Amino acid sequence: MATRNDVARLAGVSVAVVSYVLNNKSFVKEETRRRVLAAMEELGYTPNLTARSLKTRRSGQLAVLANFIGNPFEAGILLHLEEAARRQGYMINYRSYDPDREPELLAQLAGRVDGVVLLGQSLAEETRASFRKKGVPVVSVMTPGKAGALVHTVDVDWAAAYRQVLAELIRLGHRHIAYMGHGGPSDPLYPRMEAFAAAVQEAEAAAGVTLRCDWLAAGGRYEPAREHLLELPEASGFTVLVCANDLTAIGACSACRERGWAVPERLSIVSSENILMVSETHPPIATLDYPREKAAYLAMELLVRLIGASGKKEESDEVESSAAAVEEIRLASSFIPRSSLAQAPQLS
Amino acid sequence: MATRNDVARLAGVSVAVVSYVLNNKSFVKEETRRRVLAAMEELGYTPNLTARSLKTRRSGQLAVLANFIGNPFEAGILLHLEEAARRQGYMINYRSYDPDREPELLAQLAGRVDGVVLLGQSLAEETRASFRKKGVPVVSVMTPGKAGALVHTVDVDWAAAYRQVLAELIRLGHRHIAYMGHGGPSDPLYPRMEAFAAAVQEAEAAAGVTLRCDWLAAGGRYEPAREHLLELPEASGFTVLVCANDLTAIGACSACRERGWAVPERLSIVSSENILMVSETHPPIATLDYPREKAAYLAMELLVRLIGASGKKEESDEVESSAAAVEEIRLASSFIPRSSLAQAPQLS
DNA sequence: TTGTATGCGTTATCAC
DNA sequence: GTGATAACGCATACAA
Repeated sequence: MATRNDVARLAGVSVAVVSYVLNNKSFVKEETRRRVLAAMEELGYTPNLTARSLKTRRSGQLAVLANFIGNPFEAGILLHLEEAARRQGYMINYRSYDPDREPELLAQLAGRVDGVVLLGQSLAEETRASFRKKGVPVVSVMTPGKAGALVHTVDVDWAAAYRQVLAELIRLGHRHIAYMGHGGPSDPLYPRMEAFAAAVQEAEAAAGVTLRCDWLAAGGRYEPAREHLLELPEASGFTVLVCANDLTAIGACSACRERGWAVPERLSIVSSENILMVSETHPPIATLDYPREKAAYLAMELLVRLIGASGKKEESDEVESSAAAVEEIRLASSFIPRSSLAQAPQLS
Repeated sequence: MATRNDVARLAGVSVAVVSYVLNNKSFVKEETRRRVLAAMEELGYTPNLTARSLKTRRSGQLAVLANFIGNPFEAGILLHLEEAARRQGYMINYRSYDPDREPELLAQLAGRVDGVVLLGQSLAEETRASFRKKGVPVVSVMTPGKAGALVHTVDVDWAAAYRQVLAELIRLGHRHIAYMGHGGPSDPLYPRMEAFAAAVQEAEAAAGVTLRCDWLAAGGRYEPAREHLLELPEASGFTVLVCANDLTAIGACSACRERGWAVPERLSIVSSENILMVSETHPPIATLDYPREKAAYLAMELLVRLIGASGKKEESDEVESSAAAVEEIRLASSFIPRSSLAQAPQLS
């Protein structure tokens, strides 16, 4: 609980000098510096960061608003976000985000965080505007769902990724595909589904085939996916199931076991993230690989850059200037074949 | 960026009144209150929490020092810790903890967090003392490893839990057991191993049998566990492998597949946490169930209580008074049988 | 019921 | 080189 005053008194200098020493000002006499450092040591002094924040208007803290950290995919990104933030000198304020409590959000973050990372979340336009007004930049890892405000985004280039997948599926003779993903337009998995739909069109044109697609709703978690597949009529004719995320795929895999649908003999399964888990299921699940570390680092780099910029101009333009265009960083994703994906069965 | 001054001016009152309204003081005249609220609304005012913290010496923030959030087990606890914290009005400052950077820790957390949760981590005695001196309580979820300082702890009663497991193993005819866990005395898995060793003694006495135990080092992650098992001589005679955590068990399971050791026909596997993943492997892994939500809530409750208490006395006794005894909350864990555990094979 | 004044621990701008 | 001193935005004892 020693304060800068105590240090100053003990060292026999003024408070200002203590600050100078702390901030490594070069003009302090060497002997004075030593006295001050000794005093700090003796008192176990550590500067109060709250007070510093108040004065400097920089907290060195960032908020991460996550969707569901129970999903190892998100946890992995959080892990790397924290690493990246730490290297840049920031601390992470982790919160699971609940749209119903979004109004509280601003109040709880106000003057406390220098920037915000959305992790699979959408922000209401109103909230986004408030952050903007307060000069708090927002970056999203994963494209926000339909209802969300437009913010800077880092995500996989899903259209390109799914083109790879579709080429492979077509090569293996699959013509009737099911895609299982989002639980609604505001779901962070919604954009993946849209990208898949677009990729289907392109793939048909490119390969000169016609594909049939069933769209199954799930919501990105294990249990809903499993139940959805259990309730499906036996006769659904798709030969491959593409899942928007890995938890969904694992749930689907489990349902197949319960129904006695052999994977991949009767039904192939393909997923989209590559968490550790999907290589340990039976059978291991073929999947796209989401470059989580890269995404996290790029997002953090962008955010820090924006924070620096927002500090510079400070109220330069109140309008949504065209210069403040929304950045979209798209990452490549590679496809990892595993035994859950095989030749399409010959259906009678 | 509106401040309390702006609100006061606009509402035609003094700054104090704005504070009164903000803090719901009942003595403010109803009409005045309305005027103030209207002014706040109009200006989009939100109180600066940094300034408030400086004044009240309460940040409303807690640090969570995690070991490895990539492990869904820890991520799950973090999830519930955040929920619990939020309900109590606290925010979570998540950091992955690196012993090498422990000296920085204090400086980075000083005057910034009201309490600390260790998630599978050990704190050096020196650091713990500093936190104590600053009145920042520390609670650990999971017992810290051997090298760690003694802090308040919430964890499963491992001895009791493993007694259940051992009774079951003995019933199934297993007499030669391998336990795979920690990567050293400071590993958060070390106490589990110790508890297992103690439970073995008790189980032998209770059942009137003699058990042989092999102790394998792994370190709690997937890959080391897998590699360790791959390097084991073929002739290791244990019939069941008990793993200190689930990632280890999954790695072991993978290694068994590679070596062609049938689970459970040739080797049974039992684990200790029950993350989603272990029910989806092939075969599903029998495991103890770690009550993560309960542990998180109890830890948070304890921490908040300690924060309240530390606010009360404030420098009451500088000595390590006997009243400040270290609390140890022990939770029951139930055993979940799955097909990775079966009768011991008859070895020739 | 409301206003004035002080201080929380910093940083930063001046003088000296 | 160093020392006063004014903010930063808020809470609160005390006065009115």
